[in-house]
Amino acid sequence: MLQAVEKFERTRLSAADWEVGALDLISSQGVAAVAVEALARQLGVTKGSFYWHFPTREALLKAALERWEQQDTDHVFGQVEPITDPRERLGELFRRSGREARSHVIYSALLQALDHPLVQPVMERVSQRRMDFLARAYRQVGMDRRQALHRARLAYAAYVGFLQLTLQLGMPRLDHAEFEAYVEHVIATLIPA
Amino acid sequence: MLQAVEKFERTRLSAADWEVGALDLISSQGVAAVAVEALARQLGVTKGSFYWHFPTREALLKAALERWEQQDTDHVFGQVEPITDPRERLGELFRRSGREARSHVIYSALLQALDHPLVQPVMERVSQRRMDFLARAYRQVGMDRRQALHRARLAYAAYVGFLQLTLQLGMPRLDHAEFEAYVEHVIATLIPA
DNA sequence: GTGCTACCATACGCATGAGTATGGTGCGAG
DNA sequence: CTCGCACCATACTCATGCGTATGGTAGCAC
Repeated sequence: MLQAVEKFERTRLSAADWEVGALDLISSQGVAAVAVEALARQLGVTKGSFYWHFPTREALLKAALERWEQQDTDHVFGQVEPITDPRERLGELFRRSGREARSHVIYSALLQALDHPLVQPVMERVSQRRMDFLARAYRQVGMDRRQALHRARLAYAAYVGFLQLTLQLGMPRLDHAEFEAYVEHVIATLIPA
Repeated sequence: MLQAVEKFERTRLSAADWEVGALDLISSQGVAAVAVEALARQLGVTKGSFYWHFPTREALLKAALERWEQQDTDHVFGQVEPITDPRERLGELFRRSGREARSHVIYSALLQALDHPLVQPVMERVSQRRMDFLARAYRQVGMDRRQALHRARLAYAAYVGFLQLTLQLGMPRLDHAEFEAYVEHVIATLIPA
């Protein structure tokens, strides 16, 4: 009972609190919205606090991105990794990618900030890992090396574009049923029989 | 010989000059880089000039976006529209979309600025038009309405994601030959036989 | 209980970029 | 030829947001 930390019963803050706060801001308003005064207000303190924990805003971004990359590396793909059949594994991956789109909102927000020098390398690593995962699965399905790489590239591009079109653009606002049908169409098209 | 306007023999400017200058900046450094003082420097004048032609920065953005939307509406898709066979039309469209990626650099830059209230509606219209074009072609190939819409969505998402991964992210830097092979793979996968 | 230190507030400086005020100049109409 | 307007320069104001300087308080060590 040292820590009965409910939402607003703030005690002293730690660097980690600022990092998750930054990630919250990123997912809700994008990387550009991570301003130290705004973030301080949201945490119930002032900037005087911030500059004790971090030397600069860039340092906060760096730490927040490292935290996200860490917890993301095994989250999405770790869930479906135990599935042995590669076709079933890919299908479940595709279905999950849409089902809880909330989980991908940070990735989408970071896609919008690829011009930022701190964001770019992180996204490069994460995207590469994900595409490697796809390529391995496609190889297990029976594709040769080149085919698997191309299909992984295509599938991942479709994923990235889908996030862009739905989360960032308002796009067609397809309802639940139509969305399910779309995912099944994607599965039928991008996963060989 | 009234107009021997070489690159740097500047005479007086018109609003159109500012608009194309803004589009240049967008394609090279993104929407956020459209600052009036920077743009004025690039045009060889000062901001005093700008505020004669436009009441505000937003007005310039609005005009530049309208100009782009106008000249884009029939540029990309108008080229391949005369092709009668729908399969061939789609294939040529896909091939062109990668061949001169320079043409799509503005679209990609605008994708990075979907949070901007002026950019969002423009991109919504342009993207919708393009997806409609795809859906019509897929219908002519023999797909039913739902299938065609889903496939159009998928193909366009792949296009958007591809732009994001190559132009914004540094992604795999595939050389010319490998890129051609990728496009052919996409054609084989997304265009039914 | 006293003092040190971790955490935070207050009040600055300073750079950037939008927008304003005002005065100057070249060019076409008359 | 001259005059007015279209176009532009100069010199400000003002808001935002990063970073700094410095002083205050709460809680644990001893």
